[in-house]
Amino acid sequence: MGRKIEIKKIEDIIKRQVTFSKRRSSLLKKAKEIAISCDVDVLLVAFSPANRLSKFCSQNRIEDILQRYIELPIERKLTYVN
Amino acid sequence: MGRKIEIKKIEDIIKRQVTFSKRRSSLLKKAKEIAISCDVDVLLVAFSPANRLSKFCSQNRIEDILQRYIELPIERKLTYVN
DNA sequence: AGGTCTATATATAAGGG
DNA sequence: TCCCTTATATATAGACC
Repeated sequence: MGRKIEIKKIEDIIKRQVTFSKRRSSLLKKAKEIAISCDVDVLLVAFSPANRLSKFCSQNRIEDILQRYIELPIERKLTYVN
Repeated sequence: MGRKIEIKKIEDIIKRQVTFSKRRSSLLKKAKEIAISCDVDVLLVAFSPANRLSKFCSQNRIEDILQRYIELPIERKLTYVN
């Protein structure tokens, strides 16, 4: 997107914040779109290094989604995708 | 993207699943990119209507991020963006 | 469910206000 | 920080395998 960049930590704090602001809104939009189009509940949380809750999104209340997650059997929780 | 569409629930289940699969991988990629570029921890959870945990992503363990969320004071949790 | 292709829509880096 | 512009990179709908 735009000029080609390598995905790595942006060291300049100003540029990093600008990029975060832009990408956050796009990510949020995409999360909303998939939630609506595909009829799924989506939760999105971002924590800054200072442990500040930057943003989240869900169709319903975040606590309901968290509760559903917490109640899942462990073997279904552990499908990591990192 | 591709042919223009309106964002609403895709009624055809086959098309809905195909779209979910495509958009899920893109969303996951974007979440990973913002996590790296902007040095934030990101959590992404999607629940299907059948309450199945479809996917999630985080830099660290999801439980650590959830725990941080749970420990936040309530007034900081309630910055809804829906 | 996964993979490929193509045309088109969207996202976004860089820069300026 | 937010709002624009422009050039370019990426995402994706539809079709097919």
